[in-house]
Amino acid sequence: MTQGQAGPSLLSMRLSQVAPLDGADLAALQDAERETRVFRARSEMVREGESLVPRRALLAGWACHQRILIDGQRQILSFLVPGDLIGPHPHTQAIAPTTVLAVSEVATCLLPQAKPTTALAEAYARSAAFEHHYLMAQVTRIGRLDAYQRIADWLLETCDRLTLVGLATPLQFALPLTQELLADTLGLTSVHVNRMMQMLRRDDLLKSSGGVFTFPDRLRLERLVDYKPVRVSS
Amino acid sequence: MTQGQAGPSLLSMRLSQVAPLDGADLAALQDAERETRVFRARSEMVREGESLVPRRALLAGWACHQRILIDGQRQILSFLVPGDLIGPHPHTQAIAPTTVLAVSEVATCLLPQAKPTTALAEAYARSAAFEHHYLMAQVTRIGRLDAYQRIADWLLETCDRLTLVGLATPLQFALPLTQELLADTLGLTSVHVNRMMQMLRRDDLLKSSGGVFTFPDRLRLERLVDYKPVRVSS
DNA sequence: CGATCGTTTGACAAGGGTCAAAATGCGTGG
DNA sequence: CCACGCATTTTGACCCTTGTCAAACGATCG
Repeated sequence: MTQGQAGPSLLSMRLSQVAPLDGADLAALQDAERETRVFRARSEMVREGESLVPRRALLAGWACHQRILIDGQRQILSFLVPGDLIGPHPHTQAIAPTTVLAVSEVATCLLPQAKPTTALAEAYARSAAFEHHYLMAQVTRIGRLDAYQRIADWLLETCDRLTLVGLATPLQFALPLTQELLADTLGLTSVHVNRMMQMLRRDDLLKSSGGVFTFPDRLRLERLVDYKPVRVSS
Repeated sequence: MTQGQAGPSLLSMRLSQVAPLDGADLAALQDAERETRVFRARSEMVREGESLVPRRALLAGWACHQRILIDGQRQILSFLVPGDLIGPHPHTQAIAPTTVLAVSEVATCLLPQAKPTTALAEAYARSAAFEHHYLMAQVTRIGRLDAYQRIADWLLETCDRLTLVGLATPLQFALPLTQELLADTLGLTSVHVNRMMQMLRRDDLLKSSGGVFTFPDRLRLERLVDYKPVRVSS
């Protein structure tokens, strides 16, 4: 599960979609992926307030940024899927703004240092911009969409993110998350997430079996929530 | 209203709290503030998708990042107060992720370019980290707090942000926003914001008159929402 | 084959939304 | 200084979405 397949490495693939990398960058990334560190499911990969250096990237499995409130409630801020960088904004002495939790078993590698003004640095900066975008989408989602739309919108975004790294097609993807995780992401209860997903299925906007989800009519789903894919540069 | 007073400039003050700037940086910032551009209240300072370069900073007045949904609903993602930088993540060819709206009359200035690895660049990076933090707090707020707590939490955060630039004390600040703006920020309706603010006053957690708000018992308010001030570096 | 975790169902409660109107405040012009 | 018009705040009645609680059901694993 933590083994990358041969061929262009995951990080190279992901980051060169974001900015045009040169051979040295690609080699450095490919090199970095050789030495992985694995985290067990449910382990805390980074604790809130810890140092964020050295930086790592996610190679396999799912993780999330989460925050726990005093009353025990949890808010998941975002998920990390393979190819994502762990922790935004690498400034000196940066500290983790949240706990990073491994949702499944997870493999990570160290991220090569990027010299300023190189293409790699640019790729990192754009990745941060992507993360920022996803957070803003998250605010809009839970601030202004109802439960039905929240789920639809989130599923579309997640499918697109997975597609970016070749783990999905625009119409189908595997989702190894419980409805409770979804609920804690979308500001709902798991009971209500369950009800709304049933409704999406009843409305023929979603099919699922064995953790694999399919959009029978993606266009209709997109119109339902006015879905727009993320763009961070011209 | 758009005139800065004499003494250390707003940007110098704000950014040197974030990272230790040297004389050249301070001079450059002070210099930049000389040439301001004013926007009328309710004008769009940046439109979604436009280029984000050259970068600007807010010197006076309030602005916000907002998104409008197809059905006309609005979500405000964050507010900009004097001293804030406009637009996060300055990578090359960055485009604006949202519309920036002047809430009141507003004055801006151009932001001096920072050479990589300088203290100024570090200050910009940390400012971006702050913005990221505020967005995450916003997600937690609307995802997991009820209306009463959302307002309390947001007021505390906003007071602290204003205090950072000398526009408030920890116990008192001026808020030139309508309850509708607040509602569009917190994922509520203006009617409900109104009801909850009355309740905060009834509970002696908030006083207001003429747009100036006071916390009669800040500690109790903070405990109510488990409020934690933002930190981005060690 | 129990134990455990996740999904599903149902009855009921409550927080917050909707709609409409009244009250209040405030800038403008007479 | 007053009167008007507009924006904003406030109020009330009613409804709907979502949460709560509890139990049943289903899968997976030692």
